[in-house]
Amino acid sequence: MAVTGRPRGFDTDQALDAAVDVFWRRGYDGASVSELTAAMGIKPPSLYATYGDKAQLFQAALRRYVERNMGYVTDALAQPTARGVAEAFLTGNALAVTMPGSPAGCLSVQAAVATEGSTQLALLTENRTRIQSLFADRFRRSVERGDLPADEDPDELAAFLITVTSGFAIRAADGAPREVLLAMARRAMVNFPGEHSALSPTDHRPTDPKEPTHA
Amino acid sequence: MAVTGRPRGFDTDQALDAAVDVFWRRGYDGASVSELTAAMGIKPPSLYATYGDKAQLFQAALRRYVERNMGYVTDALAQPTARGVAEAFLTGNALAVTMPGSPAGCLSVQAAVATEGSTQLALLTENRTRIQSLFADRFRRSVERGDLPADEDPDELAAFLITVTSGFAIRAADGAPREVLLAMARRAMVNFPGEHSALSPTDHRPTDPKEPTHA
DNA sequence: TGACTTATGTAGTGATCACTAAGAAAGTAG
DNA sequence: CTACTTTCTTAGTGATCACTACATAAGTCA
Repeated sequence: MAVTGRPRGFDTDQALDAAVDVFWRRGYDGASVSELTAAMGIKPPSLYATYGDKAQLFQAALRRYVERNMGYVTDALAQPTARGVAEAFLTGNALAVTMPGSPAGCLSVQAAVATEGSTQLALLTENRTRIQSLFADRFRRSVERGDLPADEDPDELAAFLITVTSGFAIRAADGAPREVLLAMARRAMVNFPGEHSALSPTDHRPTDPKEPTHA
Repeated sequence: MAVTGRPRGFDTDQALDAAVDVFWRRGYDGASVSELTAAMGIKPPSLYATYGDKAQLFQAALRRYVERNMGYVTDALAQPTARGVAEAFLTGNALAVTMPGSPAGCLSVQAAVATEGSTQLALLTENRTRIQSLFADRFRRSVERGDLPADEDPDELAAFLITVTSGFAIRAADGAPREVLLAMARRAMVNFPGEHSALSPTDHRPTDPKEPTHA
């Protein structure tokens, strides 16, 4: 890019990783520029010259976080059956929000809380909504292929998954251990339509075939 | 108590309600003292003389919030069956976090802004943990009475409920409508052990925000 | 070499943060 | 009335916020 001028004295990707970590632990408002620059190993002018401002740095950090820490979403969407999709998503999320060496919880949830009226809140809500629609589309295809019963609502199933994983993020930040979240992932899967896999240890109880409460 | 001196020029409970609203919408760190005093209709010295400091005001606001907006917890715990407890809790929470006239979501979740290492974060985590243990104890009694299968883990069931409602809070703050959360409450109940009740799926409880619900 | 370009460190900017000193205001008690 | 107590308003405190002006450092190119 710049063929001339003083070369940059730090690695932009490495610094962005440090910013991700700070935003992850502290949220958007909680992460001060001085804390960010300290973690990134640079001074404020370098931050602003490279990334724009705090909001743009956060957006870059969020993109990088999605790339590096939410790969389980793509993996889940690629599963062959709707149940497999849901199972992989819940399990992958439970693992991701309790990953040793990373802050507990999810950057997207941690940073969103308590910033009403902020542009960043809209960004994060949009991120969750986008992921939810990816799952809804995936489940719609499953209905078309007969992989899901026709009376199941793909949007409701997707909303259920996003809601459960949002709860995982909160509970992980509260300190819930990984095995507790995994147990809840299994429990949440009990009522998910489709063939139950042989791995589910909560299948010792007969599950009612159909949702009995519907208007 | 003060029989002498200049009388206080504002209503402390009314001002506290205004503080609850600000903390609910903005979180702990996001709520500035100037925004709080503006909403409460008082000046900073009155705030500090009456409530101590911002942290103590928040704690008082949290207590008041629990009293006035989490009565559904007490109501749920009083239900005769374990399933009824879970059903009332999920439904009550779904209604509470989407109450017209109140901020969407839950103060306890919204305020837990990623202030890692903050005393307020510990307070809120503790609040959730305490509620979870109330449900766990309730389910333990159900197991003893045969109301729940003996192979069900009361702690896991309680954790499941808290996780789902934590997700409700996030999704409500994202703008999820009430009926979507109620649908997910019904779905989450499908895998809850016990006899399925003839629950009417649309519980038309009045949406009066002034309902006094403390035990 | 010296002109040019870009990045860097120093040292701030005004705004806002939580919080408070000081004294006037408003009540009761004698 | 004067004393006393408490709350009020005014006007700040130092600290930190996101952000930047400015000069210098460090590279390329003639």
